[in-house]
Amino acid sequence: MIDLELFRKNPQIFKSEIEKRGLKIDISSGIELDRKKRDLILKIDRLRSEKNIASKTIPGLKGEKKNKEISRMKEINEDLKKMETELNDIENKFILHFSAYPNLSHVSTPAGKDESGNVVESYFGKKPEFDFKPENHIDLGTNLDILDEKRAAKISGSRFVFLKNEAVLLEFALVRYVLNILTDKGFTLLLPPLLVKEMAMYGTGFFPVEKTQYYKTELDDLFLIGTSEVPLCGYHSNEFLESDALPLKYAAFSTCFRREAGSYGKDLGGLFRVHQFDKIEMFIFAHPDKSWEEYEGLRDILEEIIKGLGLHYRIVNMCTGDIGTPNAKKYDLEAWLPGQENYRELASCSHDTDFQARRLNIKYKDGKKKDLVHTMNSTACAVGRTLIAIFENYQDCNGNIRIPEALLPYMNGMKIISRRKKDK
RNA sequence: GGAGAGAUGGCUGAGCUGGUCGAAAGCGCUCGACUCGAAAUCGAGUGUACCACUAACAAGUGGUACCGUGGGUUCGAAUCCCACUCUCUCCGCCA
Repeated sequence: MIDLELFRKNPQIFKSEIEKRGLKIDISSGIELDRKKRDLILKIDRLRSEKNIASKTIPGLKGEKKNKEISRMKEINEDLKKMETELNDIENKFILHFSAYPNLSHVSTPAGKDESGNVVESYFGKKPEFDFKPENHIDLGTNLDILDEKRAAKISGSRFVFLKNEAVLLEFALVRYVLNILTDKGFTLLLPPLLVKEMAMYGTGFFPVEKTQYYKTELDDLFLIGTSEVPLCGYHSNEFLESDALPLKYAAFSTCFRREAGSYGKDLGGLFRVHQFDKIEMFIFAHPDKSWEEYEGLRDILEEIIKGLGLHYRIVNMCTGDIGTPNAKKYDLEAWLPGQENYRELASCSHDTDFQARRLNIKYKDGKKKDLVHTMNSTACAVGRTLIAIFENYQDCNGNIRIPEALLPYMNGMKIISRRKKDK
């Protein structure tokens, strides 16, 4: 949610933000709604005030006077009822309208209407060289019998997979590797609920805009999370945080669920775009004065994790047209996938300033001063996609996959996943 | 799933035969006094959101709403009625 006080003072800021992002929102109807709402609140408050005064004098009255006053209050109540219904109607429109407004983007976020406006900011490492034609992760995984999408399709449909054999061990090795780093960095580890109430989805900014992307349970009005950002962000909702305690840093491992509605044939097959995947997410509640510093540090941690796996990647500064509604700024980390001969998104790191905090009412207290905190989040490791990167970058000419050095301590001596099940 | 109890301000906890209740009391916290300093003691203060006016890089005054959530009854509800949510206890079931 945007800062409405700022909107009143200077709606032009929001108009130009909306344009920068290529959105279509008519701010004049926002101004109109806001004005109507406030006029009505003023009228209603005055009537209520009158009522309150009367209800204090009525007990002291008697007979005729009392009855007169009571019937006058009855009339006021009728007027009030009409106005309250009207206000309710306006408020619904108001919320619907303003919840579509994007956060204000940071000065360092490049302007651009779509992904063509994104700016590559840095590269790490270099492309691995192969003296054979590298395979994609689907062929590699299927041949090694560590990935099975056919059978997954049989029971769950498309965009589901079984991880099998060594891939399962590799997933947990990856998780251990990442959790160790995050523990060292002072993150509090969480295993969050995967089902959440609608309010949590709204507060994090995923609703109402992306509502069709998520699964809903039929009997209980709960939603399957698409990322643990949702329970992490909601963790401190409606709380005052002590400013001394900031920044609060959390990391959660969770399975994530996405309907991928509208992506049709995009990235079909394999692990890249699936309805269900595991992810470790980092989340920070920070003091507004320190949050941008903290944000760069968050990206550093993400890079450290991926660097440690020996992967070649680039950092992309996403433009206004390509970042999410709650984001003021967003970096994507794109890893090189030899099987696709392309950089693909492995992780993203977003700064949401006070946008989520306003919806979820998360504030800090610093002596007398009270204000909204800033929130930011970053993937620490999207397990499925990282496995893809490992499969493709660590393959050899026999279709085997070496275990990255950083994961060796967690693999019980296994150094390579070999093609022994080739012909089965 | 069955039976019961409960949800009040930062916390504990009164009020719940409807009317100075935004809400007693205690604790905590803040400021002040005492003290070389501290503890103890004494005094004062101590919720949030929204609206209006004044004023403005901070605040003041007035008003409205909020006693789990949403409705209802009433001139008037923390107090009565309905629905829902959550928590706890016991039973059942279960990884």
